[in-house]
Amino acid sequence: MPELPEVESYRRLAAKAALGRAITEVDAGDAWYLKGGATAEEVSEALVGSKFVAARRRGKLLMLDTAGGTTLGMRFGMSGRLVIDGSAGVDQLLYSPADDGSRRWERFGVRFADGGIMAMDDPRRLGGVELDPDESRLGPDALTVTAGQLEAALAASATPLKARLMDQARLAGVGNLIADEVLWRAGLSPLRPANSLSRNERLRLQKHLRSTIEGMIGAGSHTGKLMPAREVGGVCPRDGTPLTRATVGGRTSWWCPKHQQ
DNA sequence: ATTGTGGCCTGCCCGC
DNA sequence: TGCGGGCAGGCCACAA
Repeated sequence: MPELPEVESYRRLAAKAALGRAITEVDAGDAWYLKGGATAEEVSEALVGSKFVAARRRGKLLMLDTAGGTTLGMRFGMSGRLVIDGSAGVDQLLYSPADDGSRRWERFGVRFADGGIMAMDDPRRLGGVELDPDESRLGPDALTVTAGQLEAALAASATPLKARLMDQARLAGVGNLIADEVLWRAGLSPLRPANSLSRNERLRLQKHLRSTIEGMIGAGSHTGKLMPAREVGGVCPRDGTPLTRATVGGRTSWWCPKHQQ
């Protein structure tokens, strides 16, 4: 998915354009896209005749609360977008086909009484929707995590720091690109044991988490300073050192072997 | 329980 | 021009 910044853009779009509108129809024809055992009938029953009253986000999970009490949970996988009345929450997603204006990647949709539509586009179909998602499975949101919460998330585990940061149950919202960017800015190796950080290093990490994600909201997760160098032959934008590429936490990772210790 | 791995699904890009 | 391989911002089931 899009990472946290994109989902925050979707949340803002939904808050502005989806709340208070009477829902008349649900298009959940793609059964694969329904998660948590929900059926198209159950989703229709929960939404039709109701309306959304709040748009919330925790990590990369978008939640739309209905007047009836049921919450619609939306996950965007790696290529999902939210579109309301033809207006997308973000312009373009990396690693996703360009928007050609067609609706062939529409996996889920809600029609409003005024004729408008809220839809999820997801070419790769790795996202999904579910009813009443279990928020307790997610750690504190990466944008607003406190120093104490970050300490708890990293404590008592020698697993690589990057893997821990991307563990949604410990800290919600950090994906592969943001993890690399934040560690690069904080000067920390992704391989560092999570529980080996000093207090100062943790505070540095927390500061960069917030500032990096804040700066990416509206701009996109692909706008980091490290991003252009994440390629074969790429060098550190800070000191010119050839970047190291390796799999950490199951994901392709790039970092500067010189200033990230 | 925690941690790492494979796989899911689809489309694009590169090299032959 | 066609084709195979590799890759992709995520997540879940599974095994050790």
